[in-house]
Amino acid sequence: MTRALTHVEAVRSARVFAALSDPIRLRLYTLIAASDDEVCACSFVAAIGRSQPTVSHHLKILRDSGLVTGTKRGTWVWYRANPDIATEVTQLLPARISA
Amino acid sequence: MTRALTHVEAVRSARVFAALSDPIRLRLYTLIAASDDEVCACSFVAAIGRSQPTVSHHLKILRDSGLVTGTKRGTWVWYRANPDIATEVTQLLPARISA
DNA sequence: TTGACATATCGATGGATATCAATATATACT
DNA sequence: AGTATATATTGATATCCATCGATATGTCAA
Repeated sequence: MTRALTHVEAVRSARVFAALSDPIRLRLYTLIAASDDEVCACSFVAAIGRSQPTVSHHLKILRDSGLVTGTKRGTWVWYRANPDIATEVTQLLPARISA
Repeated sequence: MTRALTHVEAVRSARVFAALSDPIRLRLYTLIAASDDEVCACSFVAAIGRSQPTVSHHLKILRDSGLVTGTKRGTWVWYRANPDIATEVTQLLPARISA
């Protein structure tokens, strides 16, 4: 059930939608979320086709939104999706037709 | 089930998330979607607290994304949410925990 | 036709953002 | 120490975007 949001609520949730509002970030996010496991950041530049600083910039925005977390282990950073944040904003939208 | 998107898919879906990425638009959208019926645009300026051109600008972005439709009847325009578009992008995100 | 009102469009402006080259930082290996 | 690799940060630039005043368009009523 969708309900109208206060401005404070809207500012918070809009940040999550903003993280998903760029095609590069949406590809990064779905790439990470499609795996139930961790994904190595080292694969993203080749997979996405943008420079390393650009990919790093987008990953930071995804991290700041809470949609993903990154864990550094040795040289590499491993990314994992946080479904709670996605669920949070999904519930603001009209419910999908029940399967 | 989330899956990685192609760039073309990502560009299309990112546009919908971009429509939801501004607090004013998110409030407008949830205001419209919270009603199962039509909502008169004439109420938005007072409800949202932005100038009439600004509200009109945001409504255009919501219309262009497909999230809402507007129907002019006489002097007023009546808005209605289109849940299909919301469902479409919701399904790109990790599934919410089943109730 | 004139006036009042609802909505859209135009034009300008300040601020945010996507991008990359260059550089910094951190880790691993020899 | 020295080299190589992964990731982050900095700095610069071009583009996009939110906002509002002014104006246009369309509708209704008198």
